[in-house]
Amino acid sequence: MTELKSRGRQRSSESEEAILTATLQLLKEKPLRDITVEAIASKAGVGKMTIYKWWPSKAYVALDAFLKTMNKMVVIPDTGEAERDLVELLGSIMSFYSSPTGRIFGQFLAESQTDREFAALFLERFMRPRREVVGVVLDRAMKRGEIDDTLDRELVLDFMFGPMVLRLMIGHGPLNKAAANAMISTLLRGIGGTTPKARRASGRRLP
Amino acid sequence: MTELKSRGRQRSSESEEAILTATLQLLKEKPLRDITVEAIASKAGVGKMTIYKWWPSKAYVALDAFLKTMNKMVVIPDTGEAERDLVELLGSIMSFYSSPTGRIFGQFLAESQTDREFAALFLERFMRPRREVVGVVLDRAMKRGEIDDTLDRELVLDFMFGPMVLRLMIGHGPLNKAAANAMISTLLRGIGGTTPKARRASGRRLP
Amino acid sequence: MTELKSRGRQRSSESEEAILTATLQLLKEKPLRDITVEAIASKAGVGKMTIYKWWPSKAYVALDAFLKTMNKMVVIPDTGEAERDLVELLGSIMSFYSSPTGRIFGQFLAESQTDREFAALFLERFMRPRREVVGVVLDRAMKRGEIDDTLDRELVLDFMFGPMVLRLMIGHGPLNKAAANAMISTLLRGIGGTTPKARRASGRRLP
Amino acid sequence: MTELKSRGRQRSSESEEAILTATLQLLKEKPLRDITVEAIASKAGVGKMTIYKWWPSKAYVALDAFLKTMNKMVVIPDTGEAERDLVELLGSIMSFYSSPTGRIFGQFLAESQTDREFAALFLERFMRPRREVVGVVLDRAMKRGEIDDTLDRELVLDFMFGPMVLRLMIGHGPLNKAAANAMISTLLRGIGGTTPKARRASGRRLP
DNA sequence: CTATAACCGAGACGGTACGTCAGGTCTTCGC
DNA sequence: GCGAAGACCTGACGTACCGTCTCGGTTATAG
Repeated sequence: MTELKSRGRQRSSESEEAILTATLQLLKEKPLRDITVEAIASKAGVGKMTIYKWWPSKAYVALDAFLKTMNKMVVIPDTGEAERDLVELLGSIMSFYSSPTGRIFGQFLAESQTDREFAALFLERFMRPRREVVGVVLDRAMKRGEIDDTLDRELVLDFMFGPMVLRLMIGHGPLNKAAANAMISTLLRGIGGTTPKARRASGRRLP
Repeated sequence: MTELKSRGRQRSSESEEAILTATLQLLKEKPLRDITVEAIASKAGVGKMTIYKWWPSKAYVALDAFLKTMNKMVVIPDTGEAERDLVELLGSIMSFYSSPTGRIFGQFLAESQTDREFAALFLERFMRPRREVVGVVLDRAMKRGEIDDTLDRELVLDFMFGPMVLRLMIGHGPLNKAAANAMISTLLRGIGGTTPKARRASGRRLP
Repeated sequence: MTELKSRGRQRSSESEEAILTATLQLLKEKPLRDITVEAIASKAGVGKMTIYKWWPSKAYVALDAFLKTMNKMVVIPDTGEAERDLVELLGSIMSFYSSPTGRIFGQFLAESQTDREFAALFLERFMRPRREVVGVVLDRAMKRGEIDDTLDRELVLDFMFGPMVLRLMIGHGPLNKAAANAMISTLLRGIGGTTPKARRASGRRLP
Repeated sequence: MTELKSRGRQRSSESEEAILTATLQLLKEKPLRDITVEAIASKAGVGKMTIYKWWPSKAYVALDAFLKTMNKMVVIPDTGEAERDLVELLGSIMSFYSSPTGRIFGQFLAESQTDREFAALFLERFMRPRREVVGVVLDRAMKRGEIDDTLDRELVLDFMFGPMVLRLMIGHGPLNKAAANAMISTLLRGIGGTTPKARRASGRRLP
């Protein structure tokens, strides 16, 4: 079947490009909430209608703009040792989210609180891929027996991302190398103590 | 020391009451972002200026309104067993955050992304007390040796709250009794596997 | 030269029409000061911005609305006799200014006291044309020798309008047919008496 | 009948003084419309209630403040010649109305357009006395036969004040010595020309 | 010489309108 | 026939004053 191009002028990829670029630039200057569609249109040299035609709201534009810059840099560590891999991975994720660009993540989460449709899109297009990267490392470690393979994969991922995201959004704790180390170490070994009760608690893996 | 009351008419506690009540009611109907100061003022039978005079923005009003309902119901479980206590506590926290009222929490976190001053206030007035409740349970368990008392208390708290908050905000996973169970269980025992490597990893507490 | 129409949507003449009509109607109900831009916008089914975009303040809108109704009814009397013409003209002017619509004149004069820009516009667009009508009658009479053609035309016009406007604004004297008669009669003959001194005063036209 | 002083604290003349002084000062800075009761109260170091207690609106305060400065300087010229007296009188009135303080007159006239009660008060307390001063000069001249004593006194006064007030409010003509001269001269001799028709018109006083 | 008024300053209050801003839609014209 | 330009309606913003209503406190007359 041939691609039947509709008559008339085609969607201008230049415009799309300009819109995303302008949005990205604005996102570096101020939070998403303070950005207006008019500002994007003006900076991109584009009519507001053109934006509304292709995106439901500025949040979707921002997400597209954000994804455009993300889809390159992903290096999945594979040292053969789970703890080292996870620490490295969590550390690099932290450092990105702490960066000016990465902070936009919080804005997307914020937007997700009031726009469920956007939330779903954000989950599929941003979160899932990001989680999958960690998932790959987990899978390898599980296969090697370094991580309990009876655990719910999603739950483990939530333990990887949850504390970090919490610190990112509330800003009550550090997001550095040491934090990554402590998190992974604690997560691997659990918080249970050494008393009989604790031993019972941790007994699952003891003969 | 003498309480020097300022001259002039005193702040009307009736108005304050009406404002907080109206805000709370509106928060049950729609998200904070869709609530306007004018709507609050109108519903409370109050002038807009009265609101702007005492609160910097509607988010602060909402926080006060929210806190007013929170400062009652807190029951700290104390069964003598860490796992049971934590599961119960996490479960009740989850069920609150999943409730119509509790969902406001997400809105506050959203607001915190663009208003750092509000973020600080939210942390102090809402998060810290909430975390402290969990902290009490942790302390007891640490004293009993059920939880490793060498761990950073804040980190453990982030592991308690992080995964739950993540699910709350993204909505990708359940927040029910089973989830609470799984989370606490995993957190206590860690995710490390049974291989030598894993044993090394978890070896800290093994002779 | 080609009329270069700017791009984009054109100014809506329907909105303009609606705004002026609504304003006119409101002016019949209450004084300009009690009219709000919001009321005009609401009654015209128009956004406030549309009003602010094209007029600096409600006074300018009111002036436009007022002028729209004025630019029809002007009949310049020409009986061939100055006194008759002037009495008729002054009488009709009086009766208009005394009418509900005409009372708006006072409001414009009031507005002129605090907005010099408006004052200038009001002078050019309203006062000058109105004075010119009287000027035409004066010119004819001067040509016929019925009125001293050495007099400053502007001064004579001020004598025609001044007393009437004063009574209109202060409301201390009548504005009826008899008043018009008395005013014109007095103006034509002067107030000087019959004594030698007066004769000297009025002697200019006596041999 | 005895003056029954009511019980309780008496009206503070200091406050009244302060209010009027502050108002007068503000009136020199900006038009009445731009002055707020709050500004007066603040500048006078007085509560708003004290102002509202004694005056219905700021216009009344302003009128009182204005009258306080007026009730001194009145010199009624009496050279024995009507034209000279009138020119001098009109000239001095003009120069006052053109002064910064005198311009307030226009604001009072403006206020009168929308507050009929104020209009009445302004007429009685300000206009009437001012007109009476001119009336005195007219009476003398009428007695001397220099001015036609069959004329309506009020009408003549309107011819004295009308043109000047018109120029004051619209600003389309000068208000100086020359203008005063021209006005009085024209008023005394009338505007009628020299043709038979004009003579008929002016014939009243010619045998 | 105490009690009772009426006044006063301060300032919070319920309102109304302000003039601005951005959202999202609609219309015109140029490419 | 798409898309820039831009005018439109809507609704909320945060501010300014309005005129009223407490407050705590200060005179002044009356008993």
